[in-house]
Amino acid sequence: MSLNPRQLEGVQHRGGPLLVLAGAGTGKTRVITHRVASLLAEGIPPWQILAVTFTNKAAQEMRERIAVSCEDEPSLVGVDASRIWVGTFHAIAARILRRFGEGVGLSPRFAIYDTADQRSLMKRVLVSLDIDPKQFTPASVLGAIDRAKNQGLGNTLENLAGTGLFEPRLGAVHDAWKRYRKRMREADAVDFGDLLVLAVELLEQVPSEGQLAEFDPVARLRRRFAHVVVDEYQDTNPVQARMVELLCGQAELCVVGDDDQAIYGWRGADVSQILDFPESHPGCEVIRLEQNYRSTGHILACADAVIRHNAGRLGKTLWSDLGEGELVRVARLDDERAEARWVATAIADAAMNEGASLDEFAVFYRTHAQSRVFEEAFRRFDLPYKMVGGTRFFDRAEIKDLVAYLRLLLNPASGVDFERIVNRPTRGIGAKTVERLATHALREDTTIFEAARDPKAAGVGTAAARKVQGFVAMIESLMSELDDAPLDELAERVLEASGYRESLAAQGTDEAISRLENLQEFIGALAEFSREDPEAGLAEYLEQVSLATSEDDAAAQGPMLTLMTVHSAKGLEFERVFCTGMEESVFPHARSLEDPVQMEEERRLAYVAITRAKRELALTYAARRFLYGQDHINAPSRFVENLPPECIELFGRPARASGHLSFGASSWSQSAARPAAPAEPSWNDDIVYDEGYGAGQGEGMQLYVGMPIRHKKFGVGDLVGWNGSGDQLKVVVRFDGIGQKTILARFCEPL
DNA sequence: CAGCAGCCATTTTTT
DNA sequence: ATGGCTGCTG
Repeated sequence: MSLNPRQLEGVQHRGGPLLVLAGAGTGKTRVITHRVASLLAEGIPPWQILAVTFTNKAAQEMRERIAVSCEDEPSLVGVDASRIWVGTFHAIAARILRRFGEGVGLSPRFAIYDTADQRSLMKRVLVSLDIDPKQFTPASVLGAIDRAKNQGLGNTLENLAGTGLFEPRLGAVHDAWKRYRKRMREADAVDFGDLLVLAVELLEQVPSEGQLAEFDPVARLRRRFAHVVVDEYQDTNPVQARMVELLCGQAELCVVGDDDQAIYGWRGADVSQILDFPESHPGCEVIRLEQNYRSTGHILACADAVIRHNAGRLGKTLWSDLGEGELVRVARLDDERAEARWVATAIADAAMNEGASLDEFAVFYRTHAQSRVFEEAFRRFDLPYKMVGGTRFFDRAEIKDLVAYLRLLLNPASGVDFERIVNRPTRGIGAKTVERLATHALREDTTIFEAARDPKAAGVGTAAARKVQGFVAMIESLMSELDDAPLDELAERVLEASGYRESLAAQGTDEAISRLENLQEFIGALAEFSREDPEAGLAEYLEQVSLATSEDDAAAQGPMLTLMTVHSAKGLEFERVFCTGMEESVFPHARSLEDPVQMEEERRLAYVAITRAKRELALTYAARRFLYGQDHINAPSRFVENLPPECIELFGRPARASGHLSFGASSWSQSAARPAAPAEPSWNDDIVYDEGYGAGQGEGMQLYVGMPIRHKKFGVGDLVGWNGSGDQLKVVVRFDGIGQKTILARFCEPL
């Protein structure tokens, strides 16, 4: 497929700033990759090109696609595309700081603290400042600080006074920030926000003139790039935008984005960045991409119906020549479990009757809290799934422990890591002892690890001191192995020498065994990493760990359906999409209900969700939902109400007494499966999706998906579906460990 | 000092 | 419903 004229313009435009306004599914990524390939073809050296993406995954994908473009193009043979700088803002900042970080007080081995690390440090800070942790949680203070950082506000009272971020106790939070920053520097550590702020600080330090500038490495970095491309520009925050400008220098800047897909306002992103781009960049060319190659007509119509309620957009009208396609399904279910069953049934049905691969399906939800019910349903239905985000692999306690060990070996100054593992497994070094070491370190202006070398000086008792010394000796002995051992072997040594593995093995519980397995998996990943990149040290790997977003690891075995939040769906596309939890207070989220600005972001989020779908789209909502330990009765989402009636078909049982939905006289079908397709095995039209009510009676028996069924030989299983009637009624039942069986109903009994 | 029970607040989205 | 934290007990 060749590029359309507009796309071609985006690829070929040269000589000035360029803004590509690319609607969803209009081939934005193609423009970027072709643009890069075309630059290379013109003889621009790869190392003079910088491409900034929003996620690590997107960076990965871009690298691959550029590589493919290069293979296609004979003139690009021999060009080493891997020398192009491709990465997220954070990854690029980290790369710069590793190299030149001395200028802002960082060693090349600085640690990157994740959210949990930050919180534990901030908690200590707040305690030490006597700030009531009830009024100010570490999370909220860190949140405010991060927002300030993202706005590019320095840590001064004047800067912060007007923002309202730190009300009502500006002074206290300001102090907390100062102390937090001090501790971070002492630990040779940065957080995500610091990566950006410090990179900008560093780049701004460049001597502005004189011969010195010729040789200043940072100044050379600023002159290095000839072309800079930024993806998802609508989601950049002011600091990121500043970073782009600094790195860009005299280079040509091309930014790509869609104001309708700005969904990171809560993280400090500022849409006005993209809206004002033409004014702030004189001579800027603006190109609009409006032909959608992804979705069929009904889906696009729904997307447009939702997004057009927003004010203050640049306004684009997407069109497609893919035809109208299937109607968008809207299903009302009684509760969240029925919702999950409906989705699972629809997927199982399409997989069975249409030969759909599970890779084609994605299930979206607004918040992670909604994922569990789906996981349960998919397990019951034997539908393999992968979940993006959520409790991440790297968030597991045992992985964090091992990483903390490795990080401490690399950077003994890291207090958070020291405190995390000094008594893990328990080795008799309690809170009191750690406290003494910490205070002593503070007084002596040194690190806690240094203090631990001489525990008696810190007032630690004899017995405890012996244990501390034992710990220090163990760490130091491991440190001496740092250089020669491959990473995975080092990790093995840590588990061995620390007694960590032994301690878990001794517990022998399911929990402990699963932890051991996770550790093994982690070490496997380490081994693979060392194999792929033998030059890379621990620092590089930990970098990837710190910046890793999703489980890029799970090198998928067999097709799986995907389960994720709408946020993590950004930039992706799927043949068939389910948007779930379409209820007021869920999506749009309760916290956005009162604020028109936030509501517009929710609407954009809904737009993003809808436009991920290529061929099929279903939106589901539950009349009653059990969430956060409570039942909630929510009206259908306003976004559902916005959908054009002629583009949708309704499923599920209409609300009884008080109708929630005002779709007029539309007819409701009760099947998740399409009524057509009499292919084998066909699904009964009378499936009732909620227990208790409804009257799906086959010979006096009330059937519903998921109901327990007993069979003499196979035992008890779950009902998956049925067909036929009377004597010929057959039920499809899934038995644990046996699999799915189709049986004549008279040989079974319901429980 | 370690382990456990009960109490409390929390519960959007992510680099 | 879940998880983190406090305070108590062995």
